[in-house]
Amino acid sequence: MTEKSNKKALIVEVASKLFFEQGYHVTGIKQIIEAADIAKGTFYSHFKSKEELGLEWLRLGHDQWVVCRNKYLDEVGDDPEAQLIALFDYLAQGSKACNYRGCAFINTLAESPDLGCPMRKAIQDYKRGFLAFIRSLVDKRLPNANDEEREQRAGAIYLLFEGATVASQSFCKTGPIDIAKRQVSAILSH
Amino acid sequence: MTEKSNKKALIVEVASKLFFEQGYHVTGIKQIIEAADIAKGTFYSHFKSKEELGLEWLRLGHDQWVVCRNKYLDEVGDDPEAQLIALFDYLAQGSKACNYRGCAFINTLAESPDLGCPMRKAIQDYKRGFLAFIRSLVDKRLPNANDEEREQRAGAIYLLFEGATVASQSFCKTGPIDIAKRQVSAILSH
Amino acid sequence: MTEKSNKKALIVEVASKLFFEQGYHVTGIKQIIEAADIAKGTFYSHFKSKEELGLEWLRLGHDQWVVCRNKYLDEVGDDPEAQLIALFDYLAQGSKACNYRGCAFINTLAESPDLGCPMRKAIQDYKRGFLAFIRSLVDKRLPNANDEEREQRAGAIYLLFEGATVASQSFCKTGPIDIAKRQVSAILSH
Amino acid sequence: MTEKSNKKALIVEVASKLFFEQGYHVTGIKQIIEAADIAKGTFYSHFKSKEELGLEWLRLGHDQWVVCRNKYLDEVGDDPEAQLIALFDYLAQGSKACNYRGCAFINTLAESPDLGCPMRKAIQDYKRGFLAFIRSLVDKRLPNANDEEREQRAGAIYLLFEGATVASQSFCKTGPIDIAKRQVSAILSH
DNA sequence: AATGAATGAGCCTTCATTCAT
DNA sequence: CATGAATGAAGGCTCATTCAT
Repeated sequence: MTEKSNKKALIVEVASKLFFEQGYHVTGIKQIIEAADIAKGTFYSHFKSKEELGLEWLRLGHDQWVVCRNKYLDEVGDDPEAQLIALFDYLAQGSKACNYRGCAFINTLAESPDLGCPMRKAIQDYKRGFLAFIRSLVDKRLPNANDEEREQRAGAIYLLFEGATVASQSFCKTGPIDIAKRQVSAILSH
Repeated sequence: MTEKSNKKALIVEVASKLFFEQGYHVTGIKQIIEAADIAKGTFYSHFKSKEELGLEWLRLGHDQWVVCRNKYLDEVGDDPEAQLIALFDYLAQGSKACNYRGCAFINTLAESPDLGCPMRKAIQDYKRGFLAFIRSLVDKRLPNANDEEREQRAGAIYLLFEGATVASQSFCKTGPIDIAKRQVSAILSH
Repeated sequence: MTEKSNKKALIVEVASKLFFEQGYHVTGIKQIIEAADIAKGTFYSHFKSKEELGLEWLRLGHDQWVVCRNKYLDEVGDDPEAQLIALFDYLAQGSKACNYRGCAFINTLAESPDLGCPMRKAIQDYKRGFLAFIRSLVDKRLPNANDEEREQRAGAIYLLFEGATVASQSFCKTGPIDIAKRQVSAILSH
Repeated sequence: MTEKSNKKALIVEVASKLFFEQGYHVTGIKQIIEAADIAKGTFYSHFKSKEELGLEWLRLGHDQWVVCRNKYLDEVGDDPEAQLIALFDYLAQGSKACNYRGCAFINTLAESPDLGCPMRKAIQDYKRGFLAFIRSLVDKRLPNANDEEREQRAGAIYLLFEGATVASQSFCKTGPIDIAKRQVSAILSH
């Protein structure tokens, strides 16, 4: 929808909003095409199934989230501790913006009971990547700690992030994020 | 539920399994009545809608979870710290048993975008109650700490619990629960 | 639709007409339910799939055909040769009545390339039964002929019947049936 | 079809295989263009509709069948009786090769209920031509028989051919063709 | 209570065809 | 000639719910 009448991008854009706000299964193709104002056949000329769109949504959503997150973290400078803290500010900001719908990945996981389905595998990958990112910051912050120590702290920070995401969604408040943030500070300073 | 042919209880029992294993929206009334071997009309003579059954599932599921949890915690004695730790052992045990489908409340939250819908409100209540329960144990463990301190620690433990639940579901492993457990120890010890 | 508002029978009745006149695949569920003036869900509460209806159509169509055929043949008396000839009169009569759409089984076979699909297997059974019926009449007509002879003649008559059916459909004429009839006479009298 | 990149011939070739193996209606344009590895627009620049392709398939299929058949019959020499018999050997050979899908014309007839549709008319023409071909051989074989006799015998042989085609398709066996062949011998010998 | 037929909007997907490039 | 995006009706089927029995 930017310049060259890219309907595929429009579909992803529209669907991403609906998938996130309503959930993947609840959002039907009909609603998507009506919101995008296209014909049903147009949809299927761009995506061979709803699942393919779902995967694109997750992939693009992940990539965009990473880009925006990194830009946000870059603004606080090079300090890994500050960046880890800023991660939660970033979460708080997003939490309010997206009407407390939490994390698209966790939500979609909840809707995907099949252990081997592609969307679930994608989500696992993204989550693993995020944990690795936190670990890399922890490594920088605690260069003298041993491996076990680093894994424990990175893991704890990761869990606080996930917990804060879910809790802010549950209660429609950013309070849990503040608590997580303070706890991260404590974890990093002994 | 025992002998007087309580079909309502049977429906809830059957539906609870399916809702949890597959998700609320994905599970249809037809599947439920077939699994319970009853007629469609029978279902609607006991529940005026699928949502009413959903609420009953959440309510009963919560009550049973609380009962089982308390029984589990009682076995470790009176020590509040031990009980808080045991909370995570209880989670780990359930995690394995339920094929890593995580928390029914969080999962259902993901499927309930309407902020004011009854199921969502019920979930909020249950989560608030669980947080209060953790807070009560923290209060017992840290009788000399001030209110702010207690809220922070209880909140952090709650977030670790939620995070561990979600993460064990994401990765189909209990590793995250171990990390959370160690972190709770740290939080209560210094 | 006879007395006790039997919608299932109505569906079969309406669908049988459409399947036969148009073909199985070309006839959609939508057209069937509109012709029967019922809701889509009503259809699927009686048949779990279109194929199930298709099988019912074939089964019922076969049974009715056998009944009507036997009644027709009984009218010519006990003579097996007369009955074999009458078979072709019966075909001629039906051919005109059904607007030269030929044999529902052959037509459906043409639309069912999957060797193992249930409709195809049903068709094979019905055809085998018809061949056996012809064989039984030939046996009665030629009690002194050996097995090989009987098989050859019954087989030839069967092929003439199938050929006449297809040819009358192809040319929209009953002429081929007359030719077949004459040939059957020759076959039975040496 | 040889070197000048004749896509039209490619389309017909690919579609012929699919139409015959699967049926005309079941085979979609999408499948055809994917099998031919061309774009949708390319297809419609060569054929103004699916029906036009269908007609081309029938026409070309018929012409090729006639050519191959004549070549096959020429190998048995000039004797008309031998050629009529060989017709059934040719059928048997094709029956095995084409996985018992019978006659493309008969199959397509079953899918074409509209009495006046072009494909149906084409099929009638081809069938008429085949009957005439058989008649010409019968004329050669029985030069002294009267017109009525010749028509009856040619007609019977034609019906046996059609019947054998359909029956071999029904039962996935070539047995019926053998029976037809023997009957043709009898028809021509007395 | 219990039954299951009936409803019709909705599910995801494919259809043959058109048209701007 | 060739491309493939766009169309919208139709494909078979499931949904939660109602209602007469």
